[in-house]
Amino acid sequence: MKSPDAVAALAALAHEHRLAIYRLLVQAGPEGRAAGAIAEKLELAASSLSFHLAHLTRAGLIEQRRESRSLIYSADFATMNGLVGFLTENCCGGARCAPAAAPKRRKAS
Amino acid sequence: MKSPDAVAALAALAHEHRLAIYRLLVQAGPEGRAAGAIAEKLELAASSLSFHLAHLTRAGLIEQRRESRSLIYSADFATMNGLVGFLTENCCGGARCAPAAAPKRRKAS
DNA sequence: TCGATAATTCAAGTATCGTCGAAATGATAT
DNA sequence: ATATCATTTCGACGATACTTGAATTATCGA
Repeated sequence: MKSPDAVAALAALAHEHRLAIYRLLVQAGPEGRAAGAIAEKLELAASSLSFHLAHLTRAGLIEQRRESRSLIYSADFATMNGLVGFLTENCCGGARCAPAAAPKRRKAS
Repeated sequence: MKSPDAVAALAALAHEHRLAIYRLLVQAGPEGRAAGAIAEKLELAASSLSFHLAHLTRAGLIEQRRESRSLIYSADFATMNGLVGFLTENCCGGARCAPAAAPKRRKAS
């Protein structure tokens, strides 16, 4: 991940509603949730929700798929992994100093 | 970590210059860097840098200590760990689905 | 104490973000 | 085809963020 992508992802998450949306989708897992279901659960106006979903999508944090009339959104875990990796890259100049801050596990889903 | 704290941390990181500052401090480790050294390295106006350092400090992402005339800034790794934990909390409803997204290692520095 | 160095605070301008309702689009069922 | 449901796009307003130079505070050396 490059710096502009990281900024985009962080900015996308740096908002009360978008963070709630993202966490909801993280907890929903690959199955995801329809836009309407998210709006109801978080009590957001449809147009506002749409704005935020577009923002998260642009940042690559969530994905969209259609299922009949509904648009289903789900979290893209690879992007979050990339973001965390970028943030902790070359932590402490490479010295073994804070292992918990730089998880190296690659065993993705 | 609570949602408002996470939003504050994410917003603090969601800016080109602050992200660069934070990464620089992550790589510098506990030793940290003086404000002036950061300004020089990243070619930022002193007042702008100060604004950004205050922002990162308010969010709990970096710490400040004085060393003679200089103010030394260093990354606070615990906050980053808390943030990542918050973002991946109850991932996939608890099902074992994407282990890399939810590092559980607690062995902090 | 005085001057120099290190950094922060202040003030003002420009730009971007988030909200909402109304209108438009896309998909389905009859 | 047409009515309906799900969601997005548009337009406009108010609020917040970022930048910069100038002024201020804090520390040190002579």
